[in-house]
Amino acid sequence: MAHYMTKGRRQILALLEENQDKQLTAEDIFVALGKDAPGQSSVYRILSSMVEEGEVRRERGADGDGALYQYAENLGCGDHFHLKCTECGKVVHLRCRLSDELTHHILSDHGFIVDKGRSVLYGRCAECGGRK
Amino acid sequence: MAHYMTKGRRQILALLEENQDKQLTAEDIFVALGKDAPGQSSVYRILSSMVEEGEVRRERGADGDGALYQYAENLGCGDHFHLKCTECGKVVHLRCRLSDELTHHILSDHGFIVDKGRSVLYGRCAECGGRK
DNA sequence: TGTAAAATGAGAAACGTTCTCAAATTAAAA
DNA sequence: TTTTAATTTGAGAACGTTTCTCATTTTACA
Repeated sequence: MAHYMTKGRRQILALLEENQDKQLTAEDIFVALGKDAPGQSSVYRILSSMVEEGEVRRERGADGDGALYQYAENLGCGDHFHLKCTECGKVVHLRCRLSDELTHHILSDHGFIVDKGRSVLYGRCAECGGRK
Repeated sequence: MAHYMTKGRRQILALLEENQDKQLTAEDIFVALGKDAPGQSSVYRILSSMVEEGEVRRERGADGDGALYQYAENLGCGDHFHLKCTECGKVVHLRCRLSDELTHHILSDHGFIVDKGRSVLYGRCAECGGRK
């Protein structure tokens, strides 16, 4: 029922763990693993299954670019928003009381339960002109 | 310097205005306009330029599906969040004090200026199981 | 009008991703 | 360990969306 722990899974998981602070595309991963990499179709398959299981977070690129993957397991990314700078791509994990208040308000007043882990707030970070 | 007001632009803008509450794909638009429609490449070109100018909002579909376009000009979509139900696709325009407070807090405490118009909060609406 | 700038259409091409299916790998039973 | 059945893999084909190319047409304005 559970999945097999294959060589490809181990390689991809290790790479993502080493790069917890970065967002990698499927191609980044394919290239980074070099000639030992699983085939492209396997990379996509493995990533998709990791996303389903919550080990990895997937974010669809702002433009038509490829999806971005990021290790998520121990980060508990499901319970907080992510801020993403549209200029430099930096991602900030937003854990704060006000965001909880907002989602509670949205639930009680709009009957809408927000999935914080899937919701990304786009904008500009301090370095890229956020603070004026 | 500005762009020309062509037949294609008028058709697409009219269609989007008539469907302010809906999100249409490029293909929806192409099909809806029937045999009078601009060519596919023109549809994409026109939509992209409308997005750049802020007349129209583009949202990348959750899965590998096509991008979604929605008229935005008079809705002032730049100054509020959007809630989107991952179940039924419904979009709610969230104009409330708490969301403003959150973005102010994010700016003052995290130096990050949020672009509400581009940020979508995903979850489930009341009808689809949001309110339990 | 005439003219220059901009937009169009048709098809080709690019892109990221999913599919197909025989062969290989895995986990667990015998 | 060997056997067995379920799962995963890889290579390449196929897919759907989007961008590109460029000769032709349309637009705006003097």
